Amino acid sequence: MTAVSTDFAQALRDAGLRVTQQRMIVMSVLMESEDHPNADELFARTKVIDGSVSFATVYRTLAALEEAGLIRKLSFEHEPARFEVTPAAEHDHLVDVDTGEVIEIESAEIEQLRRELVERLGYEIISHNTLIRARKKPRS
Amino acid sequence: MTAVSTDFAQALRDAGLRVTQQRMIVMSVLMESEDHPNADELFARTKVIDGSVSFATVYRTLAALEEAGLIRKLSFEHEPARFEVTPAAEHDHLVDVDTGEVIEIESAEIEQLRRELVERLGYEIISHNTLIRARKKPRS
DNA sequence: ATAGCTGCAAAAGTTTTGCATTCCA
DNA sequence: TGGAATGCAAAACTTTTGCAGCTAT
Repeated sequence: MTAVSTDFAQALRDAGLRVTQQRMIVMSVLMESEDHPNADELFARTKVIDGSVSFATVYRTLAALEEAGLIRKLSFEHEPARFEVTPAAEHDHLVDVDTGEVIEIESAEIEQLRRELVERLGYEIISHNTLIRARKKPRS
Repeated sequence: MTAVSTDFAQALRDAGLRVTQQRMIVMSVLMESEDHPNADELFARTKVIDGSVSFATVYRTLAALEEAGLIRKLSFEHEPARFEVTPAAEHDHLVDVDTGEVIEIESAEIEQLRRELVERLGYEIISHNTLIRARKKPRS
């Protein structure tokens, strides 16, 4: 029997962090989220499970988890930062400017080109983040 | 005799905005900037030229110019938004995580793939913004 | 003349932090 | 036990806004 693929506790320990109730809750809430919640929303969802988790802890937890590479922070414009668990494969985000909906898109081909381009400049990619603002095309 | 390629005043009028001293100063300062300054830095550089330009006006001008499509707002993480004059060709930004240096990179090939990918989803790109965090490779 | 801009200062909104207390290792 | 993490509340920061006066058109 192998362990579950996402063992929060172990991931925290591996990162040299303590396994606290608060971190487990915040992380599980984020993993269950289909959308990309911001700190405020995470706090609200967390409070339902455990009303004692403070706002400061949500922020501190997010900072710690991001530092550890377990989650990712997404900086959009005109709105507070959102978060997502670090995806297995890198992907870009398409924002529908009319509805605000966020769609995840991915292209191995683009990834490859980007990696080559960056390497030619003498760098290696640590992570990347693409935000595409788009509008639904009127069907022709 | 043709007009200079970058006629601020005309661009403002075309956008239905008034040509004010403050806007001219902010816009010229941004155009002269080799880097990607944030509002605070723009305010500082602007103050050297005209000490009467207020912080509020810098923000309001940036918002107006962005709305008009003359400049672009870049949302980085852990720091205030930066600005650049709208580039002729779209380009991505590579941030050296060790030095904070921002390098502009571009690839027509990636642009093309991205556009196709998005179109296949039924969208058309309004603008996009890519942030690549990278580290200089040790020379082998 | 007048709608649009600006300056000033105050407010709003997001994120961080000091400190005493609690808790994991 | 001892350092790390938390809760609370206050502070720090970035960005926005109300309002009276100014200015480009």
